[in-house]
Order: sequence, then C-alpha cells, then structure tokens
Amino acid sequence: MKQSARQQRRDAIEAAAYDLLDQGGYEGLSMQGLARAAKASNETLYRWYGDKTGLFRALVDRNAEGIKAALSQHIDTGADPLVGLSRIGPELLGMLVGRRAIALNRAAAADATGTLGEALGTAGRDAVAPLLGQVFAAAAQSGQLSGAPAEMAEVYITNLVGDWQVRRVTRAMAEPDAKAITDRANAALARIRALYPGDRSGGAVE
Amino acid sequence: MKQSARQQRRDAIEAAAYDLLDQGGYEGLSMQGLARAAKASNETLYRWYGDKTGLFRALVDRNAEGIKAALSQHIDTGADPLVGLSRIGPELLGMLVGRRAIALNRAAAADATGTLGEALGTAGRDAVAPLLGQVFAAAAQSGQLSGAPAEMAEVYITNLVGDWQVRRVTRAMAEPDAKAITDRANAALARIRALYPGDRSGGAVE
DNA sequence: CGCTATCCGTAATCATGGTTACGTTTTCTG
DNA sequence: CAGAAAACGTAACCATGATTACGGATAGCG
Repeated sequence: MKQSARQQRRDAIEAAAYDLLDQGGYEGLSMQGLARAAKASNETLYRWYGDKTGLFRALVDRNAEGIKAALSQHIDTGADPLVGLSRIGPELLGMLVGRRAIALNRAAAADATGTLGEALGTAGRDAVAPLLGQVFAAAAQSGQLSGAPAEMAEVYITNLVGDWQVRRVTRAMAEPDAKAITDRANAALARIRALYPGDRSGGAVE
Repeated sequence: MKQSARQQRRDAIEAAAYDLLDQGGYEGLSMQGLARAAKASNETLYRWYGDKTGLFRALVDRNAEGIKAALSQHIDTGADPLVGLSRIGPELLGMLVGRRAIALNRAAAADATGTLGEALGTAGRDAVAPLLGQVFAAAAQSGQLSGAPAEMAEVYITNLVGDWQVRRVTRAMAEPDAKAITDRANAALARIRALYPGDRSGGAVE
C-alpha cells in the first residue's frame, strides 16, 4: 500500500474512531466495532497501531497536533499580543473542553499504563504552554504586561481552564456554549492584566 | 442486623473498596473482588448498594461529606478569615488531588450514566463553594478583601485547583507533595488578594 | 424456641471485548 | 505476470466481570 493511500486509510480509521466515541463514548468503542465501522480488519488495526492503547496514543498525538496548529495560526501574526490572546483563549478552551479532547481524557483516565496521560502531558499541555509563553513574552516586550512569560502562561492556563476539564471528563458539567467559553477566556485575560500590569495599555478585548 | 452493626459493615466494605482502589485502580475493583476482600457476599452488596454505580455513588457521597467536615472545622473558628483560608486551601487541594478523590473522579469518567459526575458536582464542588463563600464574605466584611464572595470563591477554586485534578485523573501528573500543595494554595490566595484588595491587611500567610 | 429475613460463600448465567488466527482477496514489487 | 506481503471479513480463543441464583448459616423478632 502506498504511503499516501495508507495515510488516507489511517485518516478514515481515526475519523471512524471519533464517530464511535461521539456515539458511545470511550467504553462504547471496541476494536471490533472500529474495524467494522472503518471497513478494516482487526489484523490491520493491530498491525498498524499495536494495540488499543497504541490506537488511542495515535489519536492523542494527532489531536494535539491539531490544537497546536490552530494556535500557531494566531501566534505568528506579529500583531498585538493581547489581541492575539483574546482570540487564542476561546479557541484553545473550546478545543480543550470539546468532545474530542474530553473523550481522549476519559481514555487516559481509564488507561492504567499511564501511556495516554503521558502523551496528553507531553504532546498537549507541555507543547501549548511554551507557545503561550511566546505571546506573553511579546506582550511583556511591548510593555502591555510585565512579568516572567512562563509564569504568566501558567497562570493564564490555570484561569482559562480551571476545573472545567475535569468537570467535563466526569460529566459533572455539560459542554459550555461559545458565549460561556468566550466570557471565561476574557475573564482569564482580564485577571492576567490585573495581576501582571504593564506600563502600556494596548490590546482592547474584542 | 442492627443499624450500628450494619453501619460498621458498610464502613468495612467501603474501606475495603478504597484499599482495592489503591491497589488496582478503578478497573481493578470488581464487585466479586470487593465481596471477597470485605468478607461479604455479592448478594449483600447488591442488596445494599443496588449495583456497582450505586456503590460508587455511596463512596462519592461519603468522601464529599469527609471533605466538607474537614473544611467546616476551619470555617467555624471565627478567627482571621485569611488565616483560615491559608489553612483551608492546602487541606482542600490535598484532598482533591489525593488518591481517593482521583479514584472517584476516574470512576465518574468511566460512568456513562453520568450519575457519579452529577454526585461529584452536587455533593462535592457545589457544596464546597458556598462554604468558601462564607469565608470570603467574612473577609470582605472585615475589610481584608473586597468583592462578591461567590465570585471570589469561584476564582479562588479556579486558581487553587486549576488543571491539577484533570492531570492527576489522566495520569499526566503524579501526586504532588505537601510543599507543592502549600505553595500552590498560597499562590492562589496571593492572587485573590491582588485581584480583590481590601482596605485592611490582616491575615499574614503562615 | 421457631420462624423469617438476611447474609455468606460459591457457582452459574450472560455479555462483552482484547487479541489472535485463518482462508480469501487485494496490493505491491521485481 | 508470479510470488510475497498486506489487508479484509469472519470466527475463535481467552479472560474478565456485572449480576443473579442457591444451599446453608446466622441474626433478629415475637
């Protein structure tokens, strides 16, 4: 099978996996059910992904890439850092509490090997925080904020995400709508501005 | 069986459940294994708790009661509210990222009915937030802070817990030690004081 | 004490699913 | 084109576990 065709098959398998996750959650996704839905065989799944954990490891990595790519769009614009953050925040939060991320977090919660959790940490949060740190460094450089960029990024993530994700994962909370997400992201940014005030304003929150 | 003896049996069953959770996690706890460990029969478990979800629902409720009781000790002292918070914070955070709470959160993540998540929300967080709100009301009353107590409690929980719990649940993060917990609680309180400054200091952080 | 209800320990029922295996078909390569 | 490898569809193997059932023992009550 050619690489491009193989990649297309992988895409189809992974799309089928997300469909099944949407319908029946993590517990409702069996390798047999996925093979059927993706019109692949068990043997192919095991050959390509190793085992169920390997499959989910691939899903986690792919999802993290998607999140990173979406954020990078906003980070490279060289425009007003605070305006950038006012766009990054809702988008990042929306992804982190969206169905895919929550399904993958539930998979990690169920994975006794810790493989998925490690992947979530490494490919996800540990990759996003430095990206945010770049934006905060630019904001500090331009005088909009003052403080250590890495610390500001940490405090921002804390105020942006808070305990929303764990409450989503445990089903203590439904998926928030876009307004709630935007409001929370704006509040997080306002708190950052209050905690780390710069000597130049800039960056109206839209 | 007398009520007191029955309560003792329940305590023993629930203690055995936590032992098994410690050893093998949620996935490692079967009703059969628990019956064996608690020297009870399957039939008793099902008669007393209804089903596996019911058992975990009872564990969630009992755990929430314990957390509430522990916090209430500090809340009723009528002493300096900020000193109270400096004690409440580490204790609350330690419980929320401790083994029991994490195991119960993982159970909720795996519970497709949403029963456990609802219990975590109702008996847990929704019960704790108003308690904290009382402390913040006292702090506002005494001029140590200023602002709406419910909002301050929300922001405090956000900064205290942040994404620690979800990272613990997914195994992206190990259990933090006491110093890390205290440091984080102190940082959360310092942020609250910066965001909602009162006109009277009080409450040195110990 | 006798009777009833509950509980224990054990086994059975039923269902599910991770993983491997196999005959056939398809794809790839020289 | 021929042969080998990979993939499909299906079935089997093996394991686990939620829940129910059952005979006997224990506890509670009148």
